[in-house]
Amino acid sequence: MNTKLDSVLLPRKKFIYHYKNMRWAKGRHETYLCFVIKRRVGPDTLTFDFGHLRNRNGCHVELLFLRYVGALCPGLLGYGGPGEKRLSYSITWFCSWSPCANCSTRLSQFLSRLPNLRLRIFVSRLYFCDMEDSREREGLRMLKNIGVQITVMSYKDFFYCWRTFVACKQSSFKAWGELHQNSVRLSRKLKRILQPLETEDLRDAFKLLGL
DNA sequence: ATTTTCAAT
Repeated sequence: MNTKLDSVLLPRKKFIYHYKNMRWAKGRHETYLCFVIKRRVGPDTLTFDFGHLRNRNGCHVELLFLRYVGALCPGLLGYGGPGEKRLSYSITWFCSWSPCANCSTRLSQFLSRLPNLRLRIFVSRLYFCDMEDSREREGLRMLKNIGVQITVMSYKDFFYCWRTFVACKQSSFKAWGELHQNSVRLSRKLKRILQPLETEDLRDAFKLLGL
């Protein structure tokens, strides 16, 4: 009956396949972004909208989201009128991959012009973050520096997504075997990535000294 | 031990 709501929700299999935080996520040529948008009115926040997107036509899902964000958040961008009061929003998104270097840059540029928008990013897996000097790592630090909270998804986040974005029809979320281990491992990795560079240098120095 | 990554064919 309610086909609109059905189309807003993600099929179970699709969610599991794309959000599984396994070490070797083979063949996933799509990235999903589940979002919750809240309006901030004084100290209160009101849930305003939610849904999901995936990358299309060579456009990364984060940039696709930026394309829609004005329509999703009325009054966020404003029309540049004198003394115009822009509305404040908080967006939380859950992405199957962390953003690539280019998306991080574009997001940072976008957000630095919008102090009335807060963004929290949860990620299932880290995208191209293996090399110490990868541009993706740099991009994540850039986002952190402009105030974006980036967190690796843990059980409670998958659980929340399952309840919120998945057509789960009463079926409860069943964690895959390695969920917790993988989440802890990726979380440590992200923590190391987001540490200020000085600390990283210090670590390298210790390594050189064999300590 | 090694494996993959918002395709391209």
